[in-house]
Amino acid sequence: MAGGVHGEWENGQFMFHDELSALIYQNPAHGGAASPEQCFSSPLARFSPFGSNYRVSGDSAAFGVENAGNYLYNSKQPVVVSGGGGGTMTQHSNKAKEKGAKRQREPRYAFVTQSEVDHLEDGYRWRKYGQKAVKNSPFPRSYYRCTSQKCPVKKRVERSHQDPTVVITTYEGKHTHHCPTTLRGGAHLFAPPLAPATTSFLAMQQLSQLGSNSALLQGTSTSPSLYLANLPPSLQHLQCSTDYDLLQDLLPNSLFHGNIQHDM
DNA sequence: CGCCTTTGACCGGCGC
DNA sequence: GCGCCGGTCAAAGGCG
Repeated sequence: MAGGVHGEWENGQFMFHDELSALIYQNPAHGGAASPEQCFSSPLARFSPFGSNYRVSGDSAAFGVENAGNYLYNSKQPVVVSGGGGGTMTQHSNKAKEKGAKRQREPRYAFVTQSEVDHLEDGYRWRKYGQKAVKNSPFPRSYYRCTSQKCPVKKRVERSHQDPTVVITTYEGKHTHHCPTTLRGGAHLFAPPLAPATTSFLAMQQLSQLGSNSALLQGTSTSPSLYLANLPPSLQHLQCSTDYDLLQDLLPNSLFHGNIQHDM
């Protein structure tokens, strides 16, 4: 399916043109079982939440969702950065003022996308503010900030050294504005009307509606889980959860209550 | 001229 | 304390 995203936005939801699967994994520290390396090594999703200004190089594009304070992808293994502390804290230019007070990390969402292009269009405008070499990886990691005034959202983009065709985009924070209407290169065709994290969740809803061949959204009201039915047998043990409260916060109530299937 | 990327320096956290 | 590492800053330069 080389060529791009197979689907389009309709009434605030991403409508898929073809069968898809996705992997939403959970921080092992919170009981999840999946590792990013496993994600990369399997033919997972046929969906990308990003814009159309890139090419999908292979048969699939994969995405994942990272719930509050979860993975940093490192070259050797996923590193837990625990949303409330214990990991590397974001620095601030106001150093003196920040001294002694650990900053809380914003929730992060990691999208794993198979793409030849590192920086995927997502409808928002970003300014690159740094690039670092990643230990044990030939690919650098790029740091971007949303260019909208007072918008705190940042994202990191890096390529998996395990699978160089895979781009890992990690979003941090929530946009305080709507998706800009004027986009570079007219890449807004599939641009999500909401935050990327929300986009991913809309995709999850789509997944949940595709029946047993793709994914089932299950779980309790406080801990829904996504089970994958069309993963390779080696990966079918993966049970993935999402941060329900966070998603509820991100989504309009109508969407959140109207489209999610609760089997339990 | 404004916006963006590049890139080396710098800082704080953390492990040893 | 020291070195490593992730993350950020900011000056310089490129580009439309």
